[in-house]
Amino acid sequence: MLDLDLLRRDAADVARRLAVRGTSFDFAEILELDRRRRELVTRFEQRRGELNSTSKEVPRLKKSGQDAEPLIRRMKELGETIAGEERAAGEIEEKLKALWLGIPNIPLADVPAGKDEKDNRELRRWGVLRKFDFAPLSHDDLGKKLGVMSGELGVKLAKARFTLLRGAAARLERALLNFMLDRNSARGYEEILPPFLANASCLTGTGQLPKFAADLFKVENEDLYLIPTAEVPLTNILADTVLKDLTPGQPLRYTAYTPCFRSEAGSYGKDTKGYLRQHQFNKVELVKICHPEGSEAEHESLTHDAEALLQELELPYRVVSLCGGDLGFSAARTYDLEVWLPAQDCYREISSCSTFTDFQARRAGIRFKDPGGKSRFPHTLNGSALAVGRTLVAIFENHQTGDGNVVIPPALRPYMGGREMLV
RNA sequence: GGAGAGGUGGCUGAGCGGUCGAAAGCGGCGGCUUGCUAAGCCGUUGUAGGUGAAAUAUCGCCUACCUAGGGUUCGAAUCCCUACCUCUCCGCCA
Repeated sequence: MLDLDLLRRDAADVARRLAVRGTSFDFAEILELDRRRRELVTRFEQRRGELNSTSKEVPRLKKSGQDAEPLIRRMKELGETIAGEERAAGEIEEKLKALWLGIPNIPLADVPAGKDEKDNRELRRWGVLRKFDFAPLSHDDLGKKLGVMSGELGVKLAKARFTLLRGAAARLERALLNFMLDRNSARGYEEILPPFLANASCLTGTGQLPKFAADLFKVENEDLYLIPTAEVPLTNILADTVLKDLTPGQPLRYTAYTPCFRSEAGSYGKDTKGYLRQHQFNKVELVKICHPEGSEAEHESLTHDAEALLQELELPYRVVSLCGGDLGFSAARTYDLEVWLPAQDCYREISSCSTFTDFQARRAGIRFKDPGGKSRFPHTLNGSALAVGRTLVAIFENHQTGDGNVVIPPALRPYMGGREMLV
């Protein structure tokens, strides 16, 4: 949610900065609604003040034995007028809010212009791409061959885009998320185990609702949704609170493992094979809530925290800055970590590290007091560290051997009972 | 799931339908005092919106907020309904 004041002061500037996203915005209607709302509010609040003060006349009249009936009749009329105006203002406010909640965050100045992922800017690469002396199998084929990954059973038990892991793969997935949580905790993130369902208010706070309801799984007859990411519960821990002692360089940091549920509406035909795009996947998430000053540095360090995991797992990757057109609704800037997948011969997203500036904080009502006692909105950031399923995929593909086995990266061996090979 | 009780400001806790934004205590902040033991005394102490001035961090006025949303009433923290949440007992379950 943008600062409405920003819009009132210079809507043209906001529109210009939003244009980086590749869509144009017309704020005439929202500004007109805002103007009309304020006009109405001023009017009926004045009338209400009048009603309140004359209301106090009634007991006085009655006490002195006078007839209060004419006054009461007049006030009744006034009350009806006010109710009408209030209703009108409420309707306008609803329309205003609907439009307002639909405006995406303003990209930061260094976000590259562009339409889609082809326009993302590569920032750096890490690792050496392995030269195979055999044709590397896809994780999918390798998983089937080893009998540890079954799409068929996923379909049998749920539907398409669900996968069942068994044996060594199931254990590897568990090892990975333990590894990630341990490393993140060691870097100062508090480990959280949140509910895997969240209510509409939380999802509005982080920006999934109201616009992207189609991407979510909703529980029937309940105000509950399966979370699409741990970002939702983690960021909303502090919703509607005023933080004390939020100083630059001292962010609040959370990490959590959760499964993530996404309906992936509109992704038919994309990554239909294998374990890359699922309705349910495991992810370990990082969330920071920080003072607006220094939030740039927090974004960099959060990204580095995610990168550190890939490095320990010896998985080559690159970092790209998403262009305006590829940027998520709530994000002001996103760095994607893309891991190398040899069987696909390309880099694929494995982590997404974003800063939301004060966009989510305003929606979720997270505030802090500055030394002058004034209420301000902190910045929120988050990133995957990492998408566990895709990490498993990357390990399968990068660390496979010619005889159909997988080398466990040394950092992970303590989590795999010390074994060096998957099977 | 069944039966009952309850949700008041940072916390504890009062509050006959009418000067209640809300007593009191604690905590917090400011000041005074400083020798009877980090105590005593005095003062202060919410948030949001609108509006008018100062012309960004200041002040005045108005409005709203006693879980939320509706209702009754000239007027509601106070009465009614609904939702949510909490607690107790029973049942059930990991």
